Amino acid sequence: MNTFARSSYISIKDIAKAAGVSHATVSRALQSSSLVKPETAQRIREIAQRFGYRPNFVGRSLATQRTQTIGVVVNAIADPIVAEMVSGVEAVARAHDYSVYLANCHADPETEMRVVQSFHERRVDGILVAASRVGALYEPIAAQMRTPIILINNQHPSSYKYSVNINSIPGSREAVGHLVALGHRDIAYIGDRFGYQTDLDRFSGYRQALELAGIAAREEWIVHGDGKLEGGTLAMRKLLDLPALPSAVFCYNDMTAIGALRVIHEHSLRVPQDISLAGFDDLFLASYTEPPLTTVRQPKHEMGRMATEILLRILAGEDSDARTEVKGELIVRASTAPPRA
Amino acid sequence: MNTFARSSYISIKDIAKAAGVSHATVSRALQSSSLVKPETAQRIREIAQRFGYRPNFVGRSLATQRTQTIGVVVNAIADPIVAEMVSGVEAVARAHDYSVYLANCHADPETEMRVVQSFHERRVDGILVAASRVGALYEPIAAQMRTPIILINNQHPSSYKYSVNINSIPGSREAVGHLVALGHRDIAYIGDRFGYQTDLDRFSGYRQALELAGIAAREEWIVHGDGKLEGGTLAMRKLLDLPALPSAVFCYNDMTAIGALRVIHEHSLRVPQDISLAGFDDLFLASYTEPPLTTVRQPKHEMGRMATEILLRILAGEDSDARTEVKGELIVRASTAPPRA
DNA sequence: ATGAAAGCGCTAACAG
DNA sequence: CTGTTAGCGCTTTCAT
Repeated sequence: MNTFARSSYISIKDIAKAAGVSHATVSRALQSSSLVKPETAQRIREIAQRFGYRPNFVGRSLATQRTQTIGVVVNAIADPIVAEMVSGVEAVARAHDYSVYLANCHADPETEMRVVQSFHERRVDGILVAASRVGALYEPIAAQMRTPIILINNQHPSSYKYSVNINSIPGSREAVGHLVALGHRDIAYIGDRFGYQTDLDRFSGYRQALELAGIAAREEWIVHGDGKLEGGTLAMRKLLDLPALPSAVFCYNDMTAIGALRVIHEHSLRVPQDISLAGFDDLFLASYTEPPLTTVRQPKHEMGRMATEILLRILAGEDSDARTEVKGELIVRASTAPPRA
Repeated sequence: MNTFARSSYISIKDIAKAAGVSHATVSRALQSSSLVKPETAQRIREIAQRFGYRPNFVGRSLATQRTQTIGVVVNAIADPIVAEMVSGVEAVARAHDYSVYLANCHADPETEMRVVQSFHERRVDGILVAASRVGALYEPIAAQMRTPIILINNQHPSSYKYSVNINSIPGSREAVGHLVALGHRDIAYIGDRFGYQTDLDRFSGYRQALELAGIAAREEWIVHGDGKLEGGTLAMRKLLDLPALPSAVFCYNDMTAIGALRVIHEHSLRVPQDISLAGFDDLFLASYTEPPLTTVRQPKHEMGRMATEILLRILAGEDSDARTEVKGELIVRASTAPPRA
C-alpha cells in the first residue's frame, strides 16, 4: 500500500456544513451565481479556500452531461506533422477550458474506430481524427453517439461533413509548375502508398502540371515510397537504376524527399546541379537540409486550430457544414534549379 | 441548434427494464461478475448489444473513484523528444486501458502547476510531467491531492521521489572523451540556457572529460544557446568570431548541433575536416544531417514507457521509491574525426 | 443468484 | 436569496 490510497476529498457538503448553508448554496457560490448574497458567497469562497477545496469534475460532468473534453486520434504521435497539429488543437482547447485526450491508432482503421468508441464511452464532447482511414463512414456513428467528429486531412475517398483538409492539388501543381518553369521536362514523382487521398491529390497536381506544359508522363518515373524517409530512399534508388534519369523529382512529402536526397548524395550526384528535388509539407526540418528543400508549406498548426474551432462552434450549438479547405504555399529554396544543358 | 444536442443515452436502467431484472444485475452482468447466473448474464449482454448500449465512464468513475486516466504535461508538444516520450506513455497507457490527457505548459512553472491542478480536478489517477520546472516541490502537492506524480527528466535542481531521468554525465563525458581520443584538445561547449538540470549535467560531463585528459577548460569556448536550432546558430557564430577557433564542438543537444552545423557550413568550413561536431539526444534527424551527427542516444520512448509503468505500479498499490536512471549511449557517426595536423 | 438501497459529487428545478 | 429534492449512471454493500 502507498500514500495514494483513495479516501474521500473535501466536497461541497463539507464546506456547506462549515458555512452553515446548504450544499446547493455552496455550488452556486462557487459558480459565482448571482443568486447568492455577495457576503455569503464571499464567506463560502473563503472557507473553500481555507479547506483547500478542489471541485470534482467527474461529479459535475455527470450532472451537466458535459465533460469539457475532446478526444484526438492520430496515426503516430511522434510524426512531426501530427505533433504540430495536436499542438494547435491543444492550444485552442485549453484556451476554452477543454482538456484533450490523445490516442494513437497507427493508421489502422479498426483501431481508429475502437479509439473513437473509447472516447465516446468517456463521454468526450467531441472528437478530432487526423488522417482518418474511415472518413464519411463516421456520419452514422457520430449521429448515433450524438458526438461531433471532425476530420483533419481525411484519407478516405469520401467527403465528410465536418472536415479541415489541405487541398494538395494546387500546391503540387504549383511545385511541379515551378520545376517546369525552370526548364525541366523529365520530372519524376515519388508517391506514398496507394489509395491514400493526399497522395492521389498530389499525384493529380503533378499530372496536371505536366499536361499544362504538354509533357507526357512516363510510367517508369512514377514510383512509390511509404511517406517516410526509408520509403524515399528505396524509391529514389529505383529511379537511379533506370537507364534514363529524370532531371527533377517531386516527392509526396518532405520525409520522402529527405530520403531521396540522401540516396542522391550517396550516388555522388548533387542537388540541385544534377537533380532538382521538391517536397511537400514544409517540415521544420526542410529548411535545414543540405541544400534547403523547395517544398509546399502545409499549415499544420492552423489546421489543428481550425478543426478545434469548428468543433467548439458545433458544441456551442451552431450547425453548418464545415468542409474547410486550406491550400499549400510553394516555398522555393535551394534544392531546385534549372537542369543542366 | 444541431444534431448533437444532448439527450439521454441508453443506460443500464433501460436494459434492466427490457431484461426484467434490476439495474444492479445488469451492472454485474456487464462486468462479467460471477455473481450472476450465466444464462441471465448472456441474455443481458445480448439485449445490451441489441440496444447499442455503451457504458458511461463518467458514472462509473464517480462510483469507483477512479477515472482510468493519466495526465501528461509537457513543455512543447511538437518537440521531437517530447513527442517520442508521449508516444511511449500512450502506448503503455492504452495497453492497460488508461486514457491520456495531454497538455502543454510552455516551460513555464506556473502554467505547469496550473495544468497539474486542472488534471487533479478531473481526478486523473496519476500525472506525468516531462522536464518539470517544479521538481521536488511536487511532493507536498501530490500528497495533498493524493495523486501520484512522476517526473521525466526533472529540470529542477532537486531530487524527486518518483522520477525517470537520464543521467547525462557519463554520456557527455564519453562523447567528449571520444573527441579527446581522436586527438582534440581545443573543444568548445555550446550549452542550453542557464540553470536547467540537463544542461548542468552535460556541462559537467564535458568538464570531467577535459580534466581526465588534463586539458584546461577555456572560458571563451563555453557559450550558450537555447536548446533550439536558432540558439545553436547564434552560439556557433560567437565561437567562429573568436581569434582562436576550437577544433571540436560538443553541443548540449542535437538541435543545437544542427544549428551549429549550419553556421559552420555558411562559413565554408567543413565538418569534420575543419571542425568536429557532436550532439546529444539522437533525434531521428541526427542520422540524416550532412554529415550524420555523432551524438549520445537518449532513450525517449523507453523513458515514457518506464515512467508510465512506475505510475501504474503505484496505482496498483505498490510503494517504493523509484528514482530510475537511464544512460545515454554514444553513437559515433561521421561528424567527428581527428583534428587537422 | 438477485433486488433494494445507498452513495459517489455535483447541478438545477422548484418552492419558499 | 436559500433550502429541499431529485437526479446524472454507475458500483457496491446488505438482505434475501
